[in-house]
Amino acid sequence: MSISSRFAVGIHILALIDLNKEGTSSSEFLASSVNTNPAVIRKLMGMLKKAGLVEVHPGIAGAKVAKQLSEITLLDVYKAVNVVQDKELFSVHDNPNPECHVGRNIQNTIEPLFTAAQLAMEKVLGNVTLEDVVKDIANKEKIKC
Amino acid sequence: MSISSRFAVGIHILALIDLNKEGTSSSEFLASSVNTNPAVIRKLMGMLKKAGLVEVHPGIAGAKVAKQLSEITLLDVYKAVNVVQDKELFSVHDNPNPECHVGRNIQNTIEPLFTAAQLAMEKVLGNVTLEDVVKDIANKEKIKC
DNA sequence: TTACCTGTACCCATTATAGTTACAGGTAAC
DNA sequence: GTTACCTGTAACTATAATGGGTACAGGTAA
Repeated sequence: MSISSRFAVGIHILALIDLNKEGTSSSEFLASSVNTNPAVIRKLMGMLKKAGLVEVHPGIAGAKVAKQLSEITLLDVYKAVNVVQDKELFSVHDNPNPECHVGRNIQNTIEPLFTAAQLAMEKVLGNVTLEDVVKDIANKEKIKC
Repeated sequence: MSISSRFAVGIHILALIDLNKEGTSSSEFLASSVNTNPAVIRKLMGMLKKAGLVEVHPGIAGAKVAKQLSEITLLDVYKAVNVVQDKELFSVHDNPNPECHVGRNIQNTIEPLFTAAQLAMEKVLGNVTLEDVVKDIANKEKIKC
């Protein structure tokens, strides 16, 4: 099991749109950097747009980031691209036997534990901004190039 | 996306085997509490056995927990049932364009962030033992019954 | 020998992902 | 207004994971 790479691609796209401020970030341009199909990018852009993270307009080439990068956390992207639902990172079997001590209580016992674990993970994502990501990329470029 | 319910079922099974100390926990018995097929339980038991969490023997009905419940954390079960690989809770697209500033750095930039988030989640699981789970179930029974 | 159990090897339906093609409809430049 | 190019979406595909189901080999004990 793995969380969909849509999340990683979403981060990639937003960072790229920002670093390409002077150029035009069409879906084809973004797709060539991610190495996928433009339609895949457009679907993703629809989600990012819905979440208020990017500005795109039908018929007009190019997307822009709708906020300061320092105001967008990885958690915002994660929620935007809809890879994991609230309280549903873990799944619990749904018809345990109600005639058994364990069966009739396991769901209520486990759920808060699972939710706590998920929240801890999401909190870490909430502490990193896209600005951090872009700065890290910029640093690596200076060293390597 | 959701982490396989094998994890929840694994917790269920271990708690039940312990609470049923005086009875015989055959795969059929366990399956009837989880409400699934005995073969599903046996596959899971194989993983728990491999991880040293249960004792089962071919031909002999009944399983036993191999350690004190207070010495088994949810993280142990999680690792035993193999629902998420190390550093692979999140997936990253694998062929970004190396000719792009973002494409050639995104993987190295993102991976440590994803790993940190995963570890935060796993740490929470490591702080809860099966004893906690069983006690919680016992408490609920006293209240409800 | 019989009855029952575990351990596995298959097989199946369902679902999610990621990718692809195709096209409707918006926009701007000519 | 026509052309060229873009976004937004629908429909379809291959692939893989999950959860479940059947079947049977092989171990154990009465």
